[in-house]
Amino acid sequence: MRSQTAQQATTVTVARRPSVDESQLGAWRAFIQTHARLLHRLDEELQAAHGLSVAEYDALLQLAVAPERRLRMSVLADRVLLSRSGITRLVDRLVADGMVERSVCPTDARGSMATITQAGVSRLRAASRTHLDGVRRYFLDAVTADEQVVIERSLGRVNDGLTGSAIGADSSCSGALEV
Amino acid sequence: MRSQTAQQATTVTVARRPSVDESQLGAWRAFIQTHARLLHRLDEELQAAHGLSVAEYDALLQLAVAPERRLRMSVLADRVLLSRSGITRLVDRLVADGMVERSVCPTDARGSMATITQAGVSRLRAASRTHLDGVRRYFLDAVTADEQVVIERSLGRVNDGLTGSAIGADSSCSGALEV
DNA sequence: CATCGGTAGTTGCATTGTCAACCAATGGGC
DNA sequence: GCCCATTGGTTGACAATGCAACTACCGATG
Repeated sequence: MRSQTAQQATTVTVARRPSVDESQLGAWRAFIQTHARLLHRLDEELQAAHGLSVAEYDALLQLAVAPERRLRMSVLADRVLLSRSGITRLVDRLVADGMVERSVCPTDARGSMATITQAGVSRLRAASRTHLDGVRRYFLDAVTADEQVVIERSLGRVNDGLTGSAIGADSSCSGALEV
Repeated sequence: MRSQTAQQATTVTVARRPSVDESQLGAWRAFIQTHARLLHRLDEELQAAHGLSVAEYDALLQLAVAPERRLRMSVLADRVLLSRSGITRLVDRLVADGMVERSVCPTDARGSMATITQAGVSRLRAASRTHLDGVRRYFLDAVTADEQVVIERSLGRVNDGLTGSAIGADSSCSGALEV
């Protein structure tokens, strides 16, 4: 009864329009799993070395590279892929830590802006070494230039397929670092 | 003063061992961003259609394809990339919903096992259509076979670099579906 | 220039996940 | 056979996030 049941488990095929063939899923699995493990690792290292989560790092980065080092809350939310409430709270934390300041938007009194402070910039600058170093060691060093091109193009296409159209080019997701 | 400050923002380079060149980050950004958006979308669709999160789906899947349709808690935790406490709670929810049953491990009284129920299998089977369909539409359809090969190989290499060694091959991360 | 539909951001609540402390059971050394 | 360091799992306290409801404000329209 034991292995019979087990047998059954792998036998009773899903049948109804397989839609996806098992053999096609290799890339998908690699994508999911690698992302999970890698991000976890990077977060760990960044947290240990600088007490920042990757989300916080990313927010600081987006502010740092923005004109005047400040951004409307909603824009920031879009860039770091967080909900409006999520960004409110994340910025709260950064403000509490002295890395960001809030101010009212001059052209629209409803809106507020987050501005990265000098302390924030320093912290970011320090953290960026750790983070980019991790990206390089784990990701860039393991992927050839040719492969990187393929990844960028193909995943970019996936991304575009999700967002109706071209936001893809913009956001720098924990990326660029000239602060 | 405006654009001057802005100018500064993009000028004061990180300098200290750039480590990573800006132009190299395209693949990295595509990777991060596409993952975030895509997973969000898939989770949304799965939740709407079947009231399951991707994590729950994955756990059910892992159980369904396991011998005897059951797994030790710790093994399950590894497969779905969750902490021990995380898996305890996830299984709690599935048990509450009648999709999983707990039993004591016969060979080690400390351990417990999670077994997927028939109801769980049905639910999973239904959900798998939605999920795999999403994977196909958003991911597989947008990535050519050649590109998939490259992705699997290169990201697999990244993954291996993270886990000391070769677990990579195993776990099926929201993937295979023969239930 | 008063009104009103739509937008920006914050807050309450629920969900989900982690870490650390804990209990129970194992199994190797004596 | 009896310890005790180790392991498997659960639980409590807490952090991070999303959604929905709310407030304040904008700006077009009459």
